Amino acid sequence: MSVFRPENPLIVQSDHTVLVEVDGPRYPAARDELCRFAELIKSPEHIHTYRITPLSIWNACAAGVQAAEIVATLYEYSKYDVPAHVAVEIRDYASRYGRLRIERADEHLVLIAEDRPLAEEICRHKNVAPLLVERLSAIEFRVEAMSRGKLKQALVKAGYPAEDLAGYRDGENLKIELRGRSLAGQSFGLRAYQREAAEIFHASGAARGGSGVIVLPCGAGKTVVGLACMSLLQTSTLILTTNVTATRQWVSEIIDKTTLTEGDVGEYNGEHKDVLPVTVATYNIMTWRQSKESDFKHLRLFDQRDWGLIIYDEVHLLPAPVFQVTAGLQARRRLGLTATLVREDGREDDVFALIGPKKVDVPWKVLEHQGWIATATCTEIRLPLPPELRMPYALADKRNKFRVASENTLKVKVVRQLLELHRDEPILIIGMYVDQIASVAGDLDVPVITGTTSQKKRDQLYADFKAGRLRVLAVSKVANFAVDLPDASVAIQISGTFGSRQEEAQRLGRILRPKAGRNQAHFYSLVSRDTVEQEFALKRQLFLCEQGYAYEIRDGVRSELQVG
DNA sequence: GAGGTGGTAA
DNA sequence: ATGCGTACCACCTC
Repeated sequence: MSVFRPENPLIVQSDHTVLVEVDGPRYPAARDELCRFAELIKSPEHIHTYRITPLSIWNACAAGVQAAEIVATLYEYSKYDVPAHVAVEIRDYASRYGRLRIERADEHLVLIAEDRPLAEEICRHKNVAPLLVERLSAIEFRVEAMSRGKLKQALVKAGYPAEDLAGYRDGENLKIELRGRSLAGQSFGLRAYQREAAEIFHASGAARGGSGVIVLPCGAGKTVVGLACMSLLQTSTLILTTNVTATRQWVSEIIDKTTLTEGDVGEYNGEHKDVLPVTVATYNIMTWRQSKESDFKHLRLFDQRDWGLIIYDEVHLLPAPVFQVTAGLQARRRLGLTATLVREDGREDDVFALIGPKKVDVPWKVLEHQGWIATATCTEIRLPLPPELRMPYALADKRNKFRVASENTLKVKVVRQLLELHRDEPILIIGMYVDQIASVAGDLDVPVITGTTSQKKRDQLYADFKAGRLRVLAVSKVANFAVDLPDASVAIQISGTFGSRQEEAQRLGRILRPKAGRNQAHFYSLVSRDTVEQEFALKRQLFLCEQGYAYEIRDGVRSELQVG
């Protein structure tokens, strides 16, 4: 006999998705439970969709949630019967977690299978087998300590994530406290979600696990969460960032908001090679070597101090070869920080294997409602190709079609209109093709920052922009991860990297820092109508749609633009 | 400027 | 359907 309990908010479907009604009284409790073991797929106004995947279940297991609790939650809040096979599969996924353990034995590691059949299965797996050096018993294999990361990676892909109980080095003790007041005298305190994120990371570090990822929207203060984790662990820390600008941002935040001083915090990059109790380095330098045959000499940094914590900034782009290189760091506690784990190549599971499970994920809209990030409107403005570009477009192959459409010369007109529309607000113009950015910026008499812009010039332009001496700034892909790019309230995207959801999210993030006054931001994406660019634009928007942002579509050039 | 890197697509 | 090597653009370190 089937049940129907209309007061309940969940509908569990046989494709492993869960629909959630947002408006009922049981919604908040159901959501709090559900988000522990399911991924939020989309969250428009009334009905949110979550999905239960092997990875989401393993993340839950790593956080100590039992399969029985998960299934019980679904029954508890479900409107209709829970499809029987969904419950079965949840138990199946969950049962795979922890059937393999990695433990320490002197200088090496031991992989221990729960039983003989599992041992046989994994030692025949083509990616796992090469990492097993010696069979110690029916269910035990010896593994080199340095293979720890690669092994976990291979086991996740094989469908049997191992529980890593080999432990971590405590690291050198370091006294570090957050200060109640910044150097400039502004009072400073952790926000509730920041404190909670750091505490979840720290609590899980005590017993098992010890490493993981914190997902927070752009502008929500990930750096501060990193500092909070450092203050909880009280240990020397190595921080990896994507570029020199981000490095310096970390250094100044640390000095500003913690009891550490300049003598405690070092930069390690092309210019400086300081190795201090807290050291901030770029990924890039870690993977640098003189030639293909040379060794990665900067990796020695990892052994130059007894680091107790390694922080991976922007962990979603921890790139594949760097995974290989940094996979040797498994004996250190690791914290990954990111705004979104989505990748177009679907390698989120590498982050799970090498950094750890996702510990915290705060949806963008939650922080928007609490006022910690600005409210944003997203507008896609479509404009036609000008007559002289229609022939080149028609003749180009798909890749060049995208470029021709992206570089639509009419875009500059719309940009001009938008600059007029938001004439009192700081504006970023963001693009992918350097030639295009230079041309648009030239027409509008606006300064440009690209990869070739010197650090000195960048600093000067950032400072002018921050101080309000400069209202409009054009930037290339450097903007994607330059953390200290000053705050703007309007972003105009004139071209982007094909269908990268990640990039779209980062760019919106550029304008989400809370604003004085209306706390309102505007994101515009300029797209050539009826071209491949329009298709890619749609794909780019998906992640933000999942987070609850709705794009309004406007007709450029023809109509007058108004503030939405 | 050279040489290497990543993300994305088809 | 999926995996793998290739092309393209831009970025970083030296």
